Parts: sequence; structure tokens; C-alpha cells
Amino acid sequence: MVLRLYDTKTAEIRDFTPLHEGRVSLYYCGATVQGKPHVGHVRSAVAFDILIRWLRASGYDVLAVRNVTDIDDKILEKSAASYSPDFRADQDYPAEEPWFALAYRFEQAFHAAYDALGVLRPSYEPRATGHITEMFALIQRLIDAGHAYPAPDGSGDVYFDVRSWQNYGELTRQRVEDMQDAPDADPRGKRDPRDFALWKGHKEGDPETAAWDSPWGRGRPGWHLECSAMATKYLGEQFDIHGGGLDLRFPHHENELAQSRAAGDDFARYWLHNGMVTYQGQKMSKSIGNTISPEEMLSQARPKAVRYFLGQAHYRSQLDYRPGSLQEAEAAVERIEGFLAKSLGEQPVQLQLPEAFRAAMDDDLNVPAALAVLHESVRAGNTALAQGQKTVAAERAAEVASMAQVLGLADVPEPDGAGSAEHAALGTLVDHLLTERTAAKAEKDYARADAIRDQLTTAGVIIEDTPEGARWSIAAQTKGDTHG
RNA sequence: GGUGGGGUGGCCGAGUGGUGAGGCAGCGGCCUGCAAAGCCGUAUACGCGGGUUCGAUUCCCGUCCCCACCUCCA
Repeated sequence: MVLRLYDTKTAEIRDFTPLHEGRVSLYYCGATVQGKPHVGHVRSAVAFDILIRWLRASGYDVLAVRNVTDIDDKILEKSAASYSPDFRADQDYPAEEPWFALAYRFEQAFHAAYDALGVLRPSYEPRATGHITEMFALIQRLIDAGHAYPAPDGSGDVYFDVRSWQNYGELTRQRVEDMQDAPDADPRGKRDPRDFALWKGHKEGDPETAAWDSPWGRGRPGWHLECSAMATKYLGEQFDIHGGGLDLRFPHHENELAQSRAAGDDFARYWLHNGMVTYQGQKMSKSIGNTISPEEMLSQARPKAVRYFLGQAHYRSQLDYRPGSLQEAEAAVERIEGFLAKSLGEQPVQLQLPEAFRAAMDDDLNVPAALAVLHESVRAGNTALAQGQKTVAAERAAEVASMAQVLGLADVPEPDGAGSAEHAALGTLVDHLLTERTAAKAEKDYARADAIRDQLTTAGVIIEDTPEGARWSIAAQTKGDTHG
């Protein structure tokens, strides 16, 4: 079996063959850290986390780079707004916060969200502001090649010359002439309205900390440039995979591709894009007010259920959230965990993956089909368990654990801390009550036994009787959805 | 106007030219002192209209609707 991936650029599923045997270089767009992460960000992170895990499970060495774009218009705007006299500070946006502090604060918020969901840290996470000199070099190459020009209006801007690059639009298969006229707020010195800024001249009022001396005057980087500069710096002028959300396809990735190719770099060999997250069919957006944050999700369900939900649809599909989604995911996760708890001896040292699972993952990461295999194994394992075939059950359990590992479900931290002192104390108390209940049952005092169980249930402790005695677990959070 | 992706049973969500993934919810049964968990069984489906075919949800044509991108967006 060979891994096949859908390449957005060619619009077809292609066999994946890395540039260098056994090694995969991957760049995927992280966040422009201008606000708190929303569900779409973490969905994307989970999607690429699964890709990375699958590549590694397939034997590849993966060098994964995810950028942090820590300077852009919005970051500066939000910071500037915090100094305004009529600024209303809240817990997300304190007053008088410098742009770099704001960016760094949100960068950490992203890390917290990723970590909570068991998203592996990339190999490296470069920041845009740390790569200004690399950007200079790239701009200079583009100017030398005749594909970029300093604005003639003295603004200090440098633009990419879209008309000079005949392949412009190749990523999204659009022709420049067919594109809707973007009434750019300020055409300034552009030769074509679609020309985009590589470098933005410093404007009065912009913070001095957000300006660098360049050969074209003081200023700051344009949006798309940092990814081209950083991807090629760390992965080479040609690398295997470039990823990101579908909404980055245009203009962000189109522009990246244009500027890198025009400068002479081969750039990415495969382009992968994950689908959007919707709320009952509509794209989540702040203006509609139909957003749900990762924080809110984590307050409604365990991280593992949130991760399951975010990863369960095919990565290219739209992922629809609606009230109840997380409860369903929670039920599915508990089914898996319940089986493992009953049957798994030791964690498998080596991954034991059913062929059907491998085939599903190799087929453009068909996670829904892979999950079907996982659940089939759970069912088969439960059947074996019911028939007393412990060896068979253990085999199925090893498979299930392996599949859960590959999908990243095994690495999601438990917020309640199963190993915490609180948990241990609770366990002592519950065990004591269960001993009493067992004694009551032995005396056929079922009223007493049920009273104990009811008491525990009320406290949120679920009791399950098994041939080996009673087991207990903490009930899933069943907080209702507060949205909609 | 341009580009791309969709419309699958109560919900989510794969997939396929012909013996109807998987999850969640429902119903019946087994198990249980009763439950819970689990197992077994079970119903409801492929937007609409044509066409190709022995046979289409799957291919073709038409049509309706939805979504995304073309402006900052994972």
C-alpha cells in the first residue's frame, strides 16, 4: 500500500512519494496570533497532527514546521485600539497592550489549546518577526527577477507584480481576469489591483517597535511573505507538503506559491487543505455570532471527546458542529475506553494496525473509514470478552490501542488528573462504598445495595458490575449546550 | 461573474455499478436480583427529472438547493 493524498494544486489524489526517501518535510500554516484560537484553528491542527502521526507510523521521519505569524495588520490594529481613550478592556483584551505582548499572549493561548487536545508540537515553530532578513533576501530576488517593484508613490511599499507572473492563479486554477474586482481599500502605487504587498512602508502612528529598516525604507512585512521565507529556510527550496485551512488557499497560498516560484524556488510538492468547521451548516464567524471556542468545548466534554469530534470527519470535509455533537463523541470515546479498560493488559510496544485501518489511512487519510475499523475491533473484542476468550480480546485491545494511538486519542491529557491526589482520595471512598454494596448484595439486601449505587450515581460516579466485581468511573460531563 | 466542494436513513458521517461502512439516538431480545456496560436482531436512505445499463445511490445530461473562496480568516 502506498499513501495517497489529495493535492489541491492538481485537484486529484496522487501517490505520495517524498523528495528524500524515508523523510517527509511538512510546512503547515498555524495562526496569525491576533486573537484567541477558535475551533477552526484546532480542527486544522488536529487534521495535520493526524497526518504527521500517520506518516510517522508509516515509517517516515517527519520534519514539521508550523509558523506563528506574529505581526500583521490586525495585531497592530487591536493593540492600537487598546490605547484608545474609549477602549473597553475585558479579560481577552486588556488596555494598553503592546502589539508584541498581545501576539505573544495569544501564541501561548494557541499552545494551550493544542496541548489540551494532544496535538504534538511541530519540529519547529518559527515566528515571522524572527525572519525579517530572510524576507529581505526574498524580496530582493523578486525585484531582481522583475516580479516585484517598490511602489512609485514613495509609500515604502513593495508589491508583487501579479501580471508579470503568468502562472499566477495556478494553485486555485483561476485566471486573473476572471477574479472579482477587489476594491482594494487603497490601490496606492499598485500596477494591478491584485498585486499584493511584500513589504509595507512604515506609516505615521505605527509603533516604532513594528518597523524594520529595509533597503526599500522602514517598514514591516506583508502578510504572505513570511511563510515563503520560513518554509524554504527550514525545509529547503523544495519540500514535500504544504498545508493549511481551505480558506488559506486563496489568496494566502496562491500568493506564497507565486512569490516563491517567481523567485526561483520549486516550493511545495503537495498542497493539502482541511475543510471548514460549520455551526449547523454555516461557517462559524464572529459577525454571525455562531462561534464556539475550544475553551467552551472543553467545558462541555472531556478533551478526548473534543479531539474525537474534531477528527472524526474526513479532513477535507466540512465539519458540522451542533448541540449534541460532543455528547455523541463522548459516547463513542467511552465505548472505546470501556473496552480497553476491560481487556487491555499492557500497552502494545509496537503498533498493531489492522490492514483495513492502514488501507483507510493510506487512502487520503480516510479517518471515518479508519474509525469504522476501530469500532469493529471494539465490537469483536467485546464479543470475545463476553465469550471468555481473553487472548482474542487482548489481541483486539492491542489493535484498538494502536489505532487510538495513531489517531492521537491516546495522547489526550485528562484534565481531571486520574493520578491526582483528589482522584486517589475519591477512589478510596468509592472503593469503601463498593465493598459495602458487595456485602449488601451477598446478603440479598438489594435495597441497601441500590441505595449505595444511587448515592454514587448522584455524585457522578458510574457503577458497572463485571465478573471481576464492580468498576467505577466518573460520569461524562452532561452540561447542556449553551449555544444556539 | 469566476473557482472549488456538496446534497446519503431520526442525527452525524464513509462508500460503492449489483450481496446496503461506522458512530450516536430508537425499538425487540439475551445477560443482570434490578440496573449499567456488553452482545444479538431490527426499521427508516442515497435532492429532483431524464438517459446509459440486465441492473445506478454510484456513470452521463439537465435541473433545484446548499456551502466555501475570489477582502482578514484554520
